Formats: sequence, C-alpha cells, structure tokens
Amino acid sequence: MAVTIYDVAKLAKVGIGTVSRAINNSSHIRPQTKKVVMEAIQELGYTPHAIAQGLARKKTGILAAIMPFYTGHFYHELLRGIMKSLSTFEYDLILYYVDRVEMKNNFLDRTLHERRCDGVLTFSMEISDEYAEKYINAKVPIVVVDRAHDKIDCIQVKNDEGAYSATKHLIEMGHSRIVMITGHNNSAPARDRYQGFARAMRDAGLLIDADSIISADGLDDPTILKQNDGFNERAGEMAMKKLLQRNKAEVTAIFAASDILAIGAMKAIREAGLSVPNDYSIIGFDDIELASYLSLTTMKQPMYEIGRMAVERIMEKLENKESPARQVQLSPAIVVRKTTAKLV
Amino acid sequence: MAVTIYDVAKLAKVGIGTVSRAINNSSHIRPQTKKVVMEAIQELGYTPHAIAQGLARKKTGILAAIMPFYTGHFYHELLRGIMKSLSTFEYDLILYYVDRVEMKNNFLDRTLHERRCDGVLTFSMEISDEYAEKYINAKVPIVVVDRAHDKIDCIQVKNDEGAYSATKHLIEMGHSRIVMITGHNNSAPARDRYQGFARAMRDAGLLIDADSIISADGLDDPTILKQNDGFNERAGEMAMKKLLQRNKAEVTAIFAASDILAIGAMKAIREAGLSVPNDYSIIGFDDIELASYLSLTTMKQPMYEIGRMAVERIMEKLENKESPARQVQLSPAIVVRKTTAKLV
DNA sequence: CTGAAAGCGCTAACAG
DNA sequence: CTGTTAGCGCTTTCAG
Repeated sequence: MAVTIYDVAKLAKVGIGTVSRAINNSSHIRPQTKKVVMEAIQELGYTPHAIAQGLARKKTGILAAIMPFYTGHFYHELLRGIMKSLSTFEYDLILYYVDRVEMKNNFLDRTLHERRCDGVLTFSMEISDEYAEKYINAKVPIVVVDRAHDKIDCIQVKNDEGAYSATKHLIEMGHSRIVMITGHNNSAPARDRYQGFARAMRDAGLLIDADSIISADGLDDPTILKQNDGFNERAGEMAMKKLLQRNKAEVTAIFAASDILAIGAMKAIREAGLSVPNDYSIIGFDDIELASYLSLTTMKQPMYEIGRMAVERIMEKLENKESPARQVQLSPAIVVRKTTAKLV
Repeated sequence: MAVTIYDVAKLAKVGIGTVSRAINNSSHIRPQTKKVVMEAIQELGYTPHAIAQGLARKKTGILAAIMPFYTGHFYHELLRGIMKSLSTFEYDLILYYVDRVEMKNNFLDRTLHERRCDGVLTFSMEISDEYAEKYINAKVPIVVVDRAHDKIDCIQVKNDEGAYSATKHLIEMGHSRIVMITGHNNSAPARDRYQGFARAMRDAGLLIDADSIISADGLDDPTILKQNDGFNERAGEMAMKKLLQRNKAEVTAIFAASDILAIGAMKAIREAGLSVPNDYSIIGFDDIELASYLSLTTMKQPMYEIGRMAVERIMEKLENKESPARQVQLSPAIVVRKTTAKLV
C-alpha cells in the first residue's frame, strides 16, 4: 500500500491532524512542528491522496469542459487558453467530447449530479432554460462559451458586430451584390451573423432579398446539415455551386459565416475555373489556422483569450457562488489577407 | 445537501448495502428488492457520488493524458480516437497539457502519486528508464504513444519504414539528389526517420553525405529549437533558405520529416520565386489536416487508430496488471498528392 | 498549538 | 439474499 497520512504522523510523532495542517499550510501550527512534519513527508515521499482530499473537502479541484467534436480548428486555441490559465489555479480539466447531440444532456446531467467536478465550461452548445435553472439550483458554477444565455455566465464574440464589419469591408471594397453563405438557420451564430450582414447592407442602402443568403438548410444534400450545424466545408462548396448556377445575378462578393464554409466555397469557385479574388471576393469568420495558410480574409475570434477568460470567470464563481451571472461579449477583429479585393 | 445512499435506503426501507448492490448490479440481490430500490432512486433522483465511490473502490474511472501543447495538428485526431474509445469503457479523461518541458516530470509524478487517475497515456514524450521503473513499481498502467520504451507499453508508427517509403517514392520519381529536412537531432523520430532516409538512399546506390541532411540544430535562430523539438514551420523555412543559398548542389527533392517542416520549406521556395513541384518535389510526414488543403504528398500516421488502440491497451492493463509490456508498431501509408512529380 | 474523533459517501466483507 | 459494520485517506471541529 502507498504511504498515507498515518505513516507520516507516526514518523513525525504527531497526530494526523497536525500533518494535515502542515500540508494545507494552516496558520495554526508551530513552524518547528511543521518542519518536522515536512521532513517526514520528504523522507517517505508522501503525496496526499487527491480523491480522499476531495471527499473530505467537498471539492475536487477539477473542472469539466464539454465540447463538440467535429471541428478541431476552433477548439485547439480555446483549449490552449484554458489549460494555460488553469495551471495558474492548480485545477485539472476533464474533457467531455460530444460527438452526437444526444450525448450533450448526458454530460450536463453527469456534471450536475456525479460531483466529479467543481464547475463546468460548455462550448458552442445551446443551454436550455431547463438546464440553466438546474445549474443555478444545484449551485454548480457554469460558464457557457460561444453561445448566450441570460440567466447564466457566458462569453462569446459579438457575432452581429463581426458580420457587420465583414460585410462593411466588402462594401468598402466597392462590392454591392453580396451574398452570405451560412450554416443551419436554427443556430444562434447563423442568426446573429445574418443580422449583422443585413444591417450592414441596409445601412449602405443595398438590396437584400431571399437570394442574398444561401444557408445549409436549402441545400439538397441532407447530410450536410448534420455536421456542425451546417458549418462545414461541403456545405460551403454546395452553397457556392448553387450560386454559380444562378448565373443571372452579378454577385461579386461572398460573406461566409465561417472560414470552413469559405474554404468550401473557394473550392467550388476554383473547380468552376474561376478565381479569388478576381472573380469573387470572399471573407470568412473565425480565423482558424487554415485561414492564414490559405490567405483568407476573415474576422478573428480571440479564442485563446476567450479560453483564458472562461477559466478566470469560473474561478471567481468558485470563490463566490453568489456572484451574479455576467454576459461578456468580445469584438472580433478583421484580418485582411488576400481573398478580398477592390472591385474594378 | 444532495441526496445520498442513505436517503435511498430509508425510502426503500432497506440497508445501504442493498442499495449499493442494486446500483452495482450485483447478482446477490432479489430482482424484486432491486426494483424497489431502483424506484426509490428514480423518485429521489439519486446519482452516486463519484468521488466517494472512487475512494471506496480504490479506482477513479479516470485516465490521464499527458500531451505536449504546441502542435494542434497532430493531436486532434489522436484525441478523437481516444475519446471515442473511452466512451465505450465508461472512463473519463483528464488532460495534462505540457507546454514547457519542465512540466513533464511534474505531471508524471502527479499521476504516479496523487492517485487521481487509474492509468496514464503519454504522447510524443520520451520516458526515462527511471520513470518507466517507477510506473512499473507503482503498478500504474501506462501506455506511451509516439515514442518507444522497451520496458513499458508503447504504440507508435514505424518511423524508419515511413521515411524509407517516402524517400523511395522520391527516388522512383526519378530524383537522385535528395535532401532531408528535419527537427532536433536528439529527438527519437528525427533519428529514426533519418535511418530510413539513409537506408533508402543507400539501397538505391545514391550519394549521402553531411549535406544530405539539414536539421534544426544547424540553424542560426536558436529559438527554433525550442518549439516542438525543432519540428516547426520556421525551422522548415530556415532550413530551405539555407539549402537555396547553397545553390551549387542540384538538389531536386526534399524529404521533410514532418508536414509542418514541409510547409515551412514550401514557403521559402515560394518566396524565392520558385515553385513546387516544378523546381522541387517535396514530401512530408504525418498527414495533418493542412496537408490535404495544401495538396502535400506525405506519409499518413493513423492517429485516430493509434488513439483507439492506446485506450484499448490501457484498459487491458487495467483488467490485468500483470499483462506484460507490449510494443506495437504501425506502418504509415503514403498519400500521394501534388507536391511530388516525376523529374523531367 | 495539537491530538482525538467525527465525518465525507460509498463499497465490501461478515454475519445472519 | 440482506443489514450491519469497518474501512478508503483526508479535513475539520472540539477539547485540552
């Protein structure tokens, strides 16, 4: 058997309570006593049993991160920010990867009841009012990333504003016939980004109608919708193909609601023998790693920063469970590369 | 306070032992009794306290994954395989992200002593004999991924064989002046891949000398080595620049020991006003996501599969701690895309 | 300041 | 089959 607090106590000739005080640097212990205990700990190579501590302290030192599976691009930076920040707080992270929607509630329930973690972070997942309430009642701190909820803490980018800036950039480049390519209409980012797009168009006095938007919903291939709310490469490709067939309209620019959609669209453009930005200017959203390699102009979401903030926020809530919910919104920044150009 | 096993016992009018039997589907319980208990559990919405279970059972239901930080590319697929497989076994995963080498031993020690997890997976990290021994003595199952050790379980790709195939592909395309660009000479994959490269050259009766390899070690910029053992984009770029300056040699093909190095090299080639595969054929190693977007010919490492196997192997060891260490090696497969061409 | 003792919530003998 | 009890290893009163 491994060495326990009793072994240390025996060797140091003190009670186990004193050992506990020594390792939890309690102030109620004489420096000299502490020294003796520490030496015994050294000698035996003792490390507290995390699970036993957890049970006694009623806290685990663990956070849960529930995130969707499909898109590696986005989440790596987020994770980096989270892990970096977490190490400051001496907390560990359990990863729950959701690859089918049905699993979502399962994980939410587990974090709610199993008490394996002290708090939870969710990513790009709608949280229903029902679950929001459950978390509040159970007093399990939660922060929702990349999605909004007015009753609980959340951090996300200003989707509306970002879409507005993206569209405005296109307009400033001289484009007036602009089409938005987007994912599943039902998803919150799709809706918010559409609002920003439409607002920018209206503000510039430009025409906007049903033909101004091609969403994954309208595409033939039904499997397209399944993956990542329709924000996938194939959806972008199919949407662009659809646009290319509608050759009547003199569209000159595309606002893609995600980089992946933009990449799919560019593929379709290339395959049609056309080129970017000569035939079409295109701007994406996210600034995933691929974007820089493909020189895609896009709206940058500060993923690393968001990850960091999410952790800091949840640590605050862990300190003070009564701290009222706070909705944080960050502004995405435009990154101009080579897929957008002045209309000649 | 949340509902405990005592509440359930009281409501079901049984002892807590019986409740325990019911939830752990023990065979020593009358179906009728079990039914009553289950109903009580339903009614109260009881979920066992994972930490308390862990303490009593002496197992946590958690695996630790210790992985390096810097390269998102490689690890996403690996994680997917792991998580997918893990869900089959009802195990959770704690992620330890190593972003400075000094942290490595810290995490190894923690998994060894803290007993927060039942087993550990390490990735792309050399495990010293000292630690290997510690794991064996402590009887904590470990499987080492993407690195070898003869005393403990490990899974990796045949680096030597992969490099051989890559080089052979170049040779079959008619190239004879081939240079290998690689990371830190000290890293095991760099060494193994060099062996494969050299063997292929020799087998084809081709010249191989000091000029045939440019490693990150020989590069001016010292920061290059820091990141990911010299397997980074900048190192690839600098190495290629160095080669381009050495214009005397009529090198026509490059074997890059990783895709990221290849991408860096291609950048340098492009910036020199040359092109791939016209001026240089280039093949990478890994088949990261970017590779397909950039049409890079490369050696594919079956990451998802490796992740799956790592989990399966560690579950076996969890079942049977005496199971002898096993070294598994998978063959990488060539993926021919557009950066390699016949020499004309 | 420090030792003893009472839990934390559950599992696993041990009787019956 | 089932209730009771003794831990699992640690924290935290509670006396002293």
